[in-house]
Order: sequence, then structure tokens, then C-alpha cells
Amino acid sequence: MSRTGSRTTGRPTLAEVARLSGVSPITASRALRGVSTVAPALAEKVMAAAASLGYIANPAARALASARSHSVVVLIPSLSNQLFIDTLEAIHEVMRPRGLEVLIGNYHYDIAEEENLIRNYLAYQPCGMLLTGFERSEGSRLLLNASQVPRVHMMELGGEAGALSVGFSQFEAGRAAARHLLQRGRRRLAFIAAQLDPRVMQRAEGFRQALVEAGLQATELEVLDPQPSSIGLGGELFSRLLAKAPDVDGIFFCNDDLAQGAVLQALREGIEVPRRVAMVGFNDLPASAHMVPPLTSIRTPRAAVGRSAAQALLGLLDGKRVGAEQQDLGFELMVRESS
Amino acid sequence: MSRTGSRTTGRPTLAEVARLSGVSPITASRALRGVSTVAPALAEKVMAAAASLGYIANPAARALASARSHSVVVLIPSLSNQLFIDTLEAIHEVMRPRGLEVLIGNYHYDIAEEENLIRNYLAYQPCGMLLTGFERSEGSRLLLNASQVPRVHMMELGGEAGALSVGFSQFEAGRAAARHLLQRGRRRLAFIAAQLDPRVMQRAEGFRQALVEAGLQATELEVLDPQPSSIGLGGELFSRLLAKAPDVDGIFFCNDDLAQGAVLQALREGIEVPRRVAMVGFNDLPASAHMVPPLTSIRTPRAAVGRSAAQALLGLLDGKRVGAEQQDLGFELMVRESS
DNA sequence: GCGTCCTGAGACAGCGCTACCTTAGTGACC
DNA sequence: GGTCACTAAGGTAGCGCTGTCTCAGGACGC
Repeated sequence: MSRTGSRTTGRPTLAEVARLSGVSPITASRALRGVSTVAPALAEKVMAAAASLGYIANPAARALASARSHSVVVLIPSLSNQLFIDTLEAIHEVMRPRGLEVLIGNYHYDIAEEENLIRNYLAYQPCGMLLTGFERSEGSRLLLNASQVPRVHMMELGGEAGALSVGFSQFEAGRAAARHLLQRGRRRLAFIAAQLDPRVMQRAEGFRQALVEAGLQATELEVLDPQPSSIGLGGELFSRLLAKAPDVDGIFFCNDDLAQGAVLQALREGIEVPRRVAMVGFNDLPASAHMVPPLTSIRTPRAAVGRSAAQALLGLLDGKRVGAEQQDLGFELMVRESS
Repeated sequence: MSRTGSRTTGRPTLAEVARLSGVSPITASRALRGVSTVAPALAEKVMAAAASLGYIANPAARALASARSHSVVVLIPSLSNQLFIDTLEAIHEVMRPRGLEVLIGNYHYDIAEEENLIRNYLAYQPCGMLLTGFERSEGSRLLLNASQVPRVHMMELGGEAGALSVGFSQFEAGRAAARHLLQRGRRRLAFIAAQLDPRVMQRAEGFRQALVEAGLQATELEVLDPQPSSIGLGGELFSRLLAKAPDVDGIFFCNDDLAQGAVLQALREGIEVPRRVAMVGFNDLPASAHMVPPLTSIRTPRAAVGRSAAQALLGLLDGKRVGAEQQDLGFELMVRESS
């Protein structure tokens, strides 16, 4: 069989399964989809026939006929952050056993790129979408609303009425970091943030709020850099901050890689952590517990967010909209030697 | 018109584009696909009509009619390794501008899971596949050969005759690590490996070979652990090795995260690097240059592998099989203070 | 002037599946 | 006993595209 020019796939089709099991194609279709109106005995016969032929439904034909695919689109702002990898992995674990394909779109923290991805992925007629947070372009919003595709938002809570979200309060996480440092007796508190996506800004806001409550706000100790977060940048921003404000005694880093870079930079410069300056990171990436000294960090439930968001979406697909609109999975302060 | 719209997508169709531009649907189809037999003037009219309607071709209908989709399947053994993230990103950069969807399959270093993924993804009638290395199950091999889907292998070189591969010699990389340590005057050389996938074993083999050539082979200094590679494991294996063989003066780690863990462990234990023991990592992950001391590592062309593999696949799809069967992109030893 | 080639355009017929409607068969109910 | 739900199966007709064949018309050669 030559590949080019052949219009058929060469794979077994539903019609063959039907013939082999002695039923009509439509009954075979229903049996394989688990539609309840098929007698158990027949269904079993169809399953057996399908298995013996190695039949796998053609997703293109299926999508065309039913005007919806068995794909779920996940849009995330970055792949280079371990955070989203863990979330993705958990989503896969929920979706694959249900026969749902996961299409991953990385929009590189660019809402215009996200809009393009949405436009393109909607052509695939996904049965659901998992989105990161709530900030998006007006065009994206229009596309999503017009499409009526069920969706769940991840990582942040809130959003417009009726929106399902699974995550935790980024604001409270930032506040918790500040409170911890205050509890440790630190008074000149700084925060260092990069990337400056909405979630980072919410954490920063929470941190600020705690300082205001303690009467210790110090806007001159806020370092906000729009560059992507990285270990190198963390070291750099840390050095710069210390040069500018040598009396800083506690720092909250809005991402763990920044904090890791700072810990390493402190080692190089002989700055004692936490004696001279305490450090708190965010996300509790695997490396943080192994830093010297081990890094205090806020552990975020990234796998759980993926899992719960996927399950919430499955609930929407099944029509049974279970649970609260906002699922707060919380976070955990992992206190280690850096603070 | 049927009563319910549930079978239709609600999106503009090719027929509407054709109507608006005053040509037949098939001509519109050809114009939008860039088939050359359409007069430029007509083609332009069709493009304009499509743009004004916001037309996006229905991939399901397209795949069904032509028995092949516009998807490319990429199978990788892990997502938690930054290595493959960079490769994936590069693949996306080549494929997306060509209108090709990238389907990512993570088989978690499990060739049985890979076989399942292949079986499922073949149902999507991908126009091409990018595979990692050459080790796979017999079932996978049969499926791939039966499917005739064009494919390119990444990361390793070689494979059966006619196979296209883009990567570098893992063996030579391991050998280069050993030679570097020998050049530095180290004589009691160990290697520490985890995960033990085929590429790790090839690097180990190259390392061994260099030691044999130098008459310094020491099988008692080989640490092979099947667990997934991680920072924590690196520190652990390093401590264990040093307890068992205190005279070790150089170590090659088959993955950078192992090496990073070891550097940090050495810091904690007060073991001087490189004075007492020199260290060389593999992959040159972003964090390695920021370790204390900065880690010597072998930089692998992971983004270039993705890019070139994607381009080689595009070449296959266009029928012009360009370049060599094996594209060796080499590697680079990044010498830093740890050795 | 006639046949041949070539080119650009269209007609037609599905690709493999499922939504929708219809039909046979079952028991429930008055 | 007849009507009425109600269920389980099948028939029919597409979903929105594209491969293949066909055809009109111009260029070209003898």
C-alpha cells in the first residue's frame, strides 16, 4: 500500500467491528462509547470484537461527526518553570484514563500569544479548557465566551461570577511570607520579584499588606524586575539590593529560583544567611531544600491544582457541577534554616 | 437547515469562503493550502474572503478527508528534566509557523508506556513523529513500521539503516568528561549515574573507555542507581561514594542535577571542590554555572537538536530528504571551577 | 485544421463516525 | 385487549473537508 494517495487509513473501522460482532455500526458505536441503551451482552460482544481487531476509534471522524473532540486544551504561561510541569503531569494523570487528549499551549506570559493559541485551539473543538489565572485579552474573553467551551481556571481564585477556579490565595501566600519574617524578628523587609505576572503581583501585594499592618512598610525595599525569573537574576538582584540597602534583614523572593540564586550569591560573597539576612522563597521547588542553608519556602499545591482542576472540568463535562466555584487548596510554609 | 445546530460547529466553513469569493469549494481549499494550480488572482481573493470571515480550517474534517492530520507527535521520556523542555520549545518554534500541531507524549522512561502512546497517537494520523533515541519495545517497532509515518530520532546517533537521527555522541561526551579530568591530573576517577536510560549508559561507556585507554579503570568507583536523577540523590550518592572510597579525586556525574546535589553536599560537609575532588556534570543546566563553585559541565545542544530534528522532519514531509542520515551536533565542555 | 498536450477550474464522492429519527418489541395500565 | 409509554436496536444522513476524475480552453506542432 502506498501511503500517498490512499484515502483510507488502513486501520480497522467501526464498520468492521460491527460486522464481526453482528450488529449495526451505530450499535457498535454506542457500545464502545458506553452508552447505556445497549444490552450488556451485545456490548460485551462488541468490545471483544474491537479488542480482537485492535480497533481504535478515529478521533478525526469522531470529532467531525459530533462537532466536538475528545481533547482538553491546557494553556500555561511557561514550560520552563517546574511549577507548571507538575501541574501538567497531574492533569494528564486524570485525563488520559478517561480517553481525553491533553493539548498543551504555552503562551510565554504573553496574552496576545494566548489569544492566538485560543483561536487556533478552538478549531479543534476541545471538550474543555484549563486556563491559568484570569488575566487575558479582551479578544480572548470574547472567543472563549462565544465558544461556550467548559473551562476551569487554575492557580488563582476569584474571577467573574460563575467561573470555576482551583488554586490558592496568592495574596495570602505573600502575606504569610512577611508574617513569618516578622515573627523571626526581622524589621527591614524587602521583596524581590521578577517576571511580574499577575500572580507575582498578588503575592507582592500580600507581602506589602502585612508590612503595612505592622507599620513597617518600606517601598524603597521593593525590587521589581520584568525579566524572566532565573537563578542568575536572583543573585544579581540580591547583590544590587544589598548594596543599596545594607540594613536589609529579611527578603521574600517571589520565586524559588530567585531565592536559590540569592542563597548561592550570599555564599560566594560570604554573607551569612540567615544571621545577617533571612530569606524566604516561593513554590518550594525540589532544589530549595538542598540549598546551603536549606531554603525556607512556601510550598504550593501545584500537582493538586492540576488534579482538582482536571476533575472539576470532568464534572462540568458530565453535567454534574460539583463542589464550590472556588476551590482553595491552600499553601504550606516550609520553614528551613534560611530564615 | 436542520433544526438543531448541535451537529455543526457554528464556525465559518470552507463552503462559505468559497461562496464569498465566488469560486468552488475545492478551489478555495486549494487556494488556502497553497496548491500551485490556482491562479494568483483567485488565490488572493480566497485568502481575503477567508480572512474577512475569520475562517480557520476544521482540522478534524481535514484529517478525515485526507487520512492524515497536521499534527506531529513528539515522544519524550520525561518532562521534569529541563533538557527536554528546551528541545520541545525549539520543536514548537519550527512547527507552529508551518501550521503543525505538536502532540507531546511523555512516557516516563517506560517503553511499555511508550508503546501505548504510539498506539494511541497513531490513531491521530500524525504526519510525522519525533522520537527519543532508539531503544523501544518490539511492539512499538512493529507499530511504527506498519504506520509508515515519517520519523526522526533525537539525542542519539545511529539506529537501523535509513533512520534519520539528530543528536550527538553520548559515548564521546562521556569520554570527553573523563579526558578532561585526566588532563587535570586526576587519577582516581568515579562516575555516578542515575536513571540509567540508554543515553546515560552510553555516556558511562564512553567514560569507562577513556579510563581503559589511560590504564586507570576502576569498576569499584562506578555508582549506578536506577532511581530518577535528582539533586537529593546526587548528594546522597556522593556521600556514599566518598565514604566507600575516600581517595576519589574526580567524579563525572551523568546528569547535572546529580552534580549540583553533590556540590551542595560537599559544601555542607566542608569537602573542598575541586581541591580534594573535582566534579564534572552533564547537560549544563542553567543552575550549574551558579553553583559554588561553578560546575564544569558538558553543554548539550538540546534546543538545536529539537530545531534540527523538526526541520529534518519537515524535509521528509516535503519529500526532499536533505542532509545526512545522522546529524551530529556535537557538545561543548564548559570548564568552570569545579574541576 | 486537427489532434495533442498542458493548465486551471469544477463535479463528485467519499473519509469514519455519530445525531437524529424511526421501528420493532416489551411490559404496564386502564 | 388495546393503548400507551418505554426500551433497544437500526436506517439515514450528514459533519467539513480533500483525492480523484473530468472538462473547458488555450498553446503548440505537423
